[in-house]
Amino acid sequence: MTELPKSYDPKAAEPKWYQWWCEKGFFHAEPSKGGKPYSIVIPPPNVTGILHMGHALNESIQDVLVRRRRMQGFNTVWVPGTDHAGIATQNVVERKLKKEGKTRWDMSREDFLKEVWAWKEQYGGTILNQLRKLGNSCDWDRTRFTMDEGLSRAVAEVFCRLYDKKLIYRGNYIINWCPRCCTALSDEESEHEDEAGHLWHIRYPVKDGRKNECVVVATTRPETLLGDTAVAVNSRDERYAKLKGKTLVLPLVGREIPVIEDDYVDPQFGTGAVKVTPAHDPNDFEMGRRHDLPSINVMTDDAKMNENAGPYAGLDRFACRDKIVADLQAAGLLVKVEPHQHAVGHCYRCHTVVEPRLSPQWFVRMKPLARPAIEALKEGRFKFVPERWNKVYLEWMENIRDWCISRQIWWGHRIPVYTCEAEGCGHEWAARTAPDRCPKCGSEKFRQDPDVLDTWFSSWLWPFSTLGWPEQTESLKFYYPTSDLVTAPDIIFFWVSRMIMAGLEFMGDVPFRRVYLHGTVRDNQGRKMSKSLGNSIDPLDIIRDFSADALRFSLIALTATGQDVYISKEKFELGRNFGTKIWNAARFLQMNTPGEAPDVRAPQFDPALLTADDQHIIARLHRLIAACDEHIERCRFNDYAKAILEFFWHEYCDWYVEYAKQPFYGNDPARKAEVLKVMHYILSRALCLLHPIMPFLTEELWQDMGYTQIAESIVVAPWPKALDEEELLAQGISPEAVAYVDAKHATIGLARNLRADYGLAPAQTADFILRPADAATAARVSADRAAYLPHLRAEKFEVEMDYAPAKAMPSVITPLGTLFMSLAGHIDVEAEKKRLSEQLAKTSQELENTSKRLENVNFISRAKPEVVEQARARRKELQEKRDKLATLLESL
RNA sequence: GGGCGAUUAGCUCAGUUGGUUAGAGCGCUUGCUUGACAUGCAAGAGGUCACAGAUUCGAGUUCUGUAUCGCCCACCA
Repeated sequence: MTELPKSYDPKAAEPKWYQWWCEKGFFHAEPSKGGKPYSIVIPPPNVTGILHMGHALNESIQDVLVRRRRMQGFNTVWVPGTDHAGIATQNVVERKLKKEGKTRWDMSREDFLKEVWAWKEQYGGTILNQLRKLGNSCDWDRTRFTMDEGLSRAVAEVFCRLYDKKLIYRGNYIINWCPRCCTALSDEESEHEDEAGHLWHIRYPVKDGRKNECVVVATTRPETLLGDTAVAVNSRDERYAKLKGKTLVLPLVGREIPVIEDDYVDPQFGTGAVKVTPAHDPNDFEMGRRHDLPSINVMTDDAKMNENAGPYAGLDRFACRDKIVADLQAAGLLVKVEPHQHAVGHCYRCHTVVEPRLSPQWFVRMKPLARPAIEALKEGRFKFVPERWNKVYLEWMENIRDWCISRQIWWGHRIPVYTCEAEGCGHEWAARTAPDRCPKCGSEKFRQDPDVLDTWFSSWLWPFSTLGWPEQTESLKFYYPTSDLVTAPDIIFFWVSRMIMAGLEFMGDVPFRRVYLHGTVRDNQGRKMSKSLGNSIDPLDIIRDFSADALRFSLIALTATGQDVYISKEKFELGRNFGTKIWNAARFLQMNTPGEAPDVRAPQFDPALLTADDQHIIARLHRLIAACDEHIERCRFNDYAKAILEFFWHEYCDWYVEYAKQPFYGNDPARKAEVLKVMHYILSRALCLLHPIMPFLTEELWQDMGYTQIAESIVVAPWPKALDEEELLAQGISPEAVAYVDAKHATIGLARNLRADYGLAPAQTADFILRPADAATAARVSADRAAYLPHLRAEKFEVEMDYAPAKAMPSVITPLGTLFMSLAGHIDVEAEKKRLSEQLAKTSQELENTSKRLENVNFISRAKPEVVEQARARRKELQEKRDKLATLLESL
């Protein structure tokens, strides 16, 4: 056993143990080692990411699950990696280029990609190194990246399979377009926010109509008027019956457009007449198809007005909006402007207002993929924790829309579709590897689609692509489906749902058996932690100022299942203080252990030497083990953390360690040896239970305390097994003894209350006499008398079956019987009598005054109610004080 | 517009199938350099469990409604 320094130094211990664990290969898993598999794939952080509290919580939970399973002997793997984060990463590199005065358009696609790869090589590992600081037991040998060779092969394979099954198609549809990133986005990538906008009412004159004959339409985006190709009304709307078949003249433009009838139009909203812009609105697009209308795109890629906008060409969309409104006003065509709340889509990467826009893109047909994913949940093939996410998942799945997967950026997996450019061929095909000729005509003249795939198109394959798919590797066979997925609910649509669909489609089974969705980490005002708000707490700062263990423990202890967690820096004191407590408890034990630690592998206790207190703490340990198992199984990680704290601090330290001081400082070597055996047993097992949350501190103590006799490292130590009552009894641990100690602790607590009630200073000794409830208790307590003395701060503690006090004595009824307190023999009785008498007289006088005041009708009626209330409280207080003083005086 | 979550001590939150006296941490009050630990020990104050009904012998817990806050989803221009 190593002598422990006065305080623990996490800064030295954490890197040391982490490096050692990695060198020893404890985190590396191979199917060939056999056993039952337990697997988790990490939600891959973006390569652009830096560690934040959300990661810290997410990773800590996964590490708890993984470390416990490993200790339980499962063949455990935790696959780490990063996501190439298409748009996000491209943006980062483009910003870097901008600082150098360049844009990607100044260079070739190849050169730009070289820049991105160079950036990735330099910074892409940052987040993974930060994860190591948390103590995560990932199998780093298996680290993957969504753009590495194997995963790219998986992407191409999946694309081709879906393409060949006609589940991927290209089409011209309205998509969400980010004019800043210059790319299409999926519906999920467009974040809707309510904004205060306007509803402009615009007059559309009727062609060849009477003077001023017109239709008034309402719109929130007047600039799209330039692309209008009709005005629609509801066929049942009487007001517009006479407009049937008429033609309108588009304001400012002069183009002639028809009036159409479509039941999509709600007569109740706006004016009941809708301008139809098929190229810039999804509903209008649908109407356009129904009525065979032309689509006129009036904007460029970066949301400026294009040549179709006539005189407005070149203007930014919002500048154009202003100008159109002004021009309409000048022409007398603007009827009115109403304020209007409506949801506006924003790019999830750069927050620019998304423009709905007609554009040729690639899509995945989702309905056929969703059906099995719905069934899988209903059949219980996987489950969500907490269960309430079932509904969210099903709602989305049942209303799923096709997934726009093409992005007009360069960083990502390029769409593996080729088009033959040979004269008269034009064949289009998808290929897993770069082709050298057209499979139809043999021409070598062909081109690849310029777009890349949505970054989530590689993420949705993560649980099997990281295990080697499309190769049928041993790892894939052994570890798939994975056991648990731990993530935050904000990517349930982006990622979780799609992984389930992909798993079922390509592997024929769900990707994981259970999804635990934890809460969001917020600041103490309930705001999401974000860089821009400046309210984030950097986990690395917490690790520096406290420790990784303190960070992990605090986060887990404070997060109830699936609830959001509110964090401020002080909260991490919880974990730090607990760590210190554990350190000191171990140090105390080490200081009192002569030589090496006793055999803790499978200690056999001597029933003859085992006291009730020994039995009690061992029984409690086993209750704790059972509780830990139950809490972890049910994802109640906060209860798990708090159960250990409660046991270790308040049962082991507050009671058992205090109790152990008697044998330690006494002179019964057999007793001392037995207590040491118990304490090392308890500590070694408690460290195991705590290890998944506080890996570093527990390893440090495991080594220093010499528990390596059990296992080389606590990482691979066996997880304790809870013994039931019968098994405990076989070890000499009886429920009666345990119940007795509970009663003893309650009794000591009540005795302390008694001391405090009568104002005894801690240094003030007193005698206690117990009149036990029955003979059995009498025998038990008599044998144990000495153990009570330090807790009671007493010199004498007597047990008397028929104790009848000669005079009134302070007493309390306890689970063991009635407990009397006596000061006789501990104080100068005469002096104390005098002092108490004086105090009693003073108190009685004040009580009398207060009582009189309260009997005074004037006082009651005229004083403020709170003053009267105060007086009543004071009277009660004085009555109690007087009674106590009287009892104490009488007892002397 | 639809859905979900929250509302319990000064603050932040637990409270697992309904069951004596509703818990914890922090903060606060009082007292302690008690031979591991002041990052500690002992004692204490503090709650009409958001509101209104209903079910029940019994409700913080179940049901209905209301209010406030937060989140998610949504193609009414």
